[in-house]
Amino acid sequence: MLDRLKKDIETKLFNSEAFAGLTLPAVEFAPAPEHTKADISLTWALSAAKVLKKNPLEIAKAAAKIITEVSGVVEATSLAPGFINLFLEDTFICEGAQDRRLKDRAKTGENKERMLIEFVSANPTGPLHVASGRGASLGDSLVRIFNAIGTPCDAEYYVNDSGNQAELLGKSLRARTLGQEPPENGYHGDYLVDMAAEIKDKCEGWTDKEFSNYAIETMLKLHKEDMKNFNVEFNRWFRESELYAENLPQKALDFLTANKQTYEADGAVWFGTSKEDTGDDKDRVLVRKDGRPTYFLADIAYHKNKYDRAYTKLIDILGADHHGYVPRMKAAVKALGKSEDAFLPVIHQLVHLIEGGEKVKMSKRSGRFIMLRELTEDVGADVCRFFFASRTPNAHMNFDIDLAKKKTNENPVFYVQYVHARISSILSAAAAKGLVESERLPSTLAPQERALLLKLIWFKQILRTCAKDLSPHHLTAYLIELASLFHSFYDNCKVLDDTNPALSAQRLLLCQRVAERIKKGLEFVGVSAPEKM
RNA sequence: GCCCCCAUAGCUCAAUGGAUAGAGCACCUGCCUUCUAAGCAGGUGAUAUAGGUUCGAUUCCUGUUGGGGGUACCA
Repeated sequence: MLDRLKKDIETKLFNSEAFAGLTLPAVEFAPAPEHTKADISLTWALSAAKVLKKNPLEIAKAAAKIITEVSGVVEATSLAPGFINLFLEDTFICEGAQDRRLKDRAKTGENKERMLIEFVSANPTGPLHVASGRGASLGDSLVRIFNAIGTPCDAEYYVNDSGNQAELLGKSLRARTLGQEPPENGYHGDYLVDMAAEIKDKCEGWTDKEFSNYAIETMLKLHKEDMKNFNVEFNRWFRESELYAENLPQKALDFLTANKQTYEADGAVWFGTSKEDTGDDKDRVLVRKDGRPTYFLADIAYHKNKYDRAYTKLIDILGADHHGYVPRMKAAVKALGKSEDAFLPVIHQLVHLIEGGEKVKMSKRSGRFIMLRELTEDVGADVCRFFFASRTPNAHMNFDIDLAKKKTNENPVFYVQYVHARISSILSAAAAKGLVESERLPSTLAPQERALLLKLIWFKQILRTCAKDLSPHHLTAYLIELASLFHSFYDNCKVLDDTNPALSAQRLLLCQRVAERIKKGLEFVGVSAPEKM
């Protein structure tokens, strides 16, 4: 709906006598600030002024006059230094609120983009911890949002089931079954003690490999459960061992070598990542002195495989502790012949857990950390998901465990969910009275109704912003604002009024529209929309 | 040392380079005979610091201070 208005305005503006034939910036909408009392704000005149080298206020004045003629607009006003404010017709707002399509038209049809987001990808050497929750929240929300707005997008989890750490895990588990401490660099967490107890009777004569396999499969099963409980879905759990089964690391190496991207030194095979102008500070080893491939080579093979599976754009969601990995992967993608925008790494900063006013250190090796499962069980998946989604990825996040455990209703997620519960309650009350919703929204809008409906119109735009910024935090902010407007409406406007069945039916429709958006929005964040609270 | 991220209200978070910096929680004052008070109305309260660019800076650039992370032939 806003798209249509934008287009109408551009058409009228760019064909007008004042602006025809000029190269002009595109029109962008923003919600108008409170004090202006307007609905939509444009800074178009300010940016046009730069291009045209003219007085912005003069441009705004001329443009406002033209925009006032656009259908749906009651009036456009200009304001120093060059703002244009739009006042919309109530009918336009109602029509907009009724338009529930989310798919970006520009992206349907001939658009062939296929996106793959890889996230979490934690080693199956221990339980998932809280930091994985942040990546999971971020990745899952983005997948849902991209699909909703018309960009096909899949979710994938990379399982490192090969290599040193897998071996070490097997050795650690064997040691535990013998009542011994794990090897020096092994895994000391209690979970292996528990696992050892479970297999005590059947593990006699197992090889290290069998111990390793058992431990990995068991951990992987737990990871899958954790993700399910966290409302996170993956299209595929891709195993590193699948790469080796098809000899893909070797093939990737051959590909790079054929393109003269590799060299030998000190008995190892190297990739010149630092020469690629990607910011890497040194070259990286692909094949060790002893002939074994590195993790990096396998990962190059994995990314090549993703492209070979016809994905056009890859998003990797990584924790800040892996940010140093990005330059070399960018270099690799370039060496694979892909453009820069075919690989988008998203780094999310670490989650700091605070308990008793102190930071809780997390360490996978020591086994002293807070598990995602623990947190989910304590505060609920809804609260966790909403909390993680609310923060922009590249900022640190503090998670106060005491607060989360004791006073969970301090979390804004309840404020949003409550809207859905309230509306559900109204809907069932209406059903009990035999009242059916109207086909149209109220013709004359109370201020609270108007503000609420106007907010609904922005929904699609918010999703696009999330997609552009690769973060769902705009959405949670929006949902809180929408919730606030509904609660205000609820207090001022009685929905079910026996003396006015027509208005009741219209407001019933309004409630349905709000509930739909709240539910949809929460769904993108991976949060439930309860009917009762 | 070098590289990356961050600093906004008492707390947790917002703000495509725009207008008088918004919310939730906490605190203070009112509001349940009425569709759920997990709510509403009102109040208190913030851009670490010094410069620069700009018509306009919380936002971009530089310095300073403070915090987090990274710097493997580990994954």
